[in-house]
Amino acid sequence: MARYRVGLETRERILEATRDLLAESGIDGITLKRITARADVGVGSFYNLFDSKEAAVFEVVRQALEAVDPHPGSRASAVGSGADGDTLEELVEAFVAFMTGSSTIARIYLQLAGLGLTDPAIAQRVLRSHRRRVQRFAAACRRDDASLGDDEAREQAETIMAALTGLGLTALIDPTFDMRAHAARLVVRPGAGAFPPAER
Amino acid sequence: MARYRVGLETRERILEATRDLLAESGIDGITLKRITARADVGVGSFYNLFDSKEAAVFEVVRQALEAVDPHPGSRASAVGSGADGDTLEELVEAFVAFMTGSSTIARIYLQLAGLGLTDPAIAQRVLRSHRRRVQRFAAACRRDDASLGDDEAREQAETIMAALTGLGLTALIDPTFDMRAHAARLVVRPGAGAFPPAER
DNA sequence: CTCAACTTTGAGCGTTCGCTACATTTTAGG
DNA sequence: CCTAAAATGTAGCGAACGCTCAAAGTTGAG
Repeated sequence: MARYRVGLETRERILEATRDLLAESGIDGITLKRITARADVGVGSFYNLFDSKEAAVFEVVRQALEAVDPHPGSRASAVGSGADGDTLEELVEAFVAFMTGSSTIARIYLQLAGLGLTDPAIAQRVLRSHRRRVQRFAAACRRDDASLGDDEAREQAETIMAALTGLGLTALIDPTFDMRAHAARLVVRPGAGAFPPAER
Repeated sequence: MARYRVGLETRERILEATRDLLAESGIDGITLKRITARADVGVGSFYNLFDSKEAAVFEVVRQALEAVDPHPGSRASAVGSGADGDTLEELVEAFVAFMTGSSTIARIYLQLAGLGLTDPAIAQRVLRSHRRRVQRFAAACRRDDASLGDDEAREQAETIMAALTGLGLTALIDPTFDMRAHAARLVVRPGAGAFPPAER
């Protein structure tokens, strides 16, 4: 679609504007007018580069999902350095860093999860990304504790991932929430006592 | 506003329609036309009973938040039987039941949390409700383990609440996710080993 | 430089949104 | 009954939405 240099630059400006607006105002607060205004681009230019508003949003979302959980072989990775030998601790730290660091993409990712509650198509996309991450966590679990079975490791990883997502959501809503500390409390050494429950 | 019997009934029908649509299509998928169509009511009737579309949505949301975390003294309660002597285990079970049982209100609640990512006003409302629940959980933590300090108990409660929210979100997006089992893994006896980490 | 391909622009189309005005019908206390 | 208040349905308003299009400007290989 875009073949000249200026066209590609404009395309990037539009994607950046879309990404910022998505993080700021959410997916329903985004309009063509706001996108083109922020990108300083005419409506016609937009439609010269994207088939529809949806297409631009979709591309941003795709990049956001990619950032959370890059496909094997991909270059940069926000969550997990890419190597497949990470420990559980490192994976958790990477996830925490992603959530508390690049809050723009993290916000988009969590909004997507929320939209999955009502849109099955989005739910499927989010789930796919989620499960890839669970697999990586499960592998780390097994590596940390060789006595773990495949199923046990996956279940543990699922619990951790879901819980971490909740921690991230809380952290982005409540600025005073120390996600790193809470994440640490989530994954503890055996015998140290995870949660209180007392003797009953 | 509504004073006759029929008027009150119509009001209830509208609220029910709004609640269902909110759970099904999300807050941006909701339109006046859809509400009035599903409630089988004319637009005029709607505006005779509500000041605006927002007002109806707000009322539904208010009821949803009330259901998750009723004010002290309130009647029915979806999360926690109302008594203030619940154990942590009971509170967790109540939360799980709320999330996996009445998924309509649970969906609305989680959507709200997602909207809090972009709307500070919504974030404040959600946070208020969230913190009330944390207090209740913290009290239960102290009850379970008397050696816990106030701050420790609150921090533990915060971790549990945030994690449980994530579990609920995952459960509503992924029907195969067994929230009850994962919640049980989240809150374990000390020494049993919460999560793998192995000896490192 | 030439010129075809690419890019940009903004008026404006059709649609849908939330909402209003108003005429009509239904309700229920006297 | 009667009648004022309440409830209802409809036509349509202004605004905002996503998007199209024809005309004008810009780019860069030959």
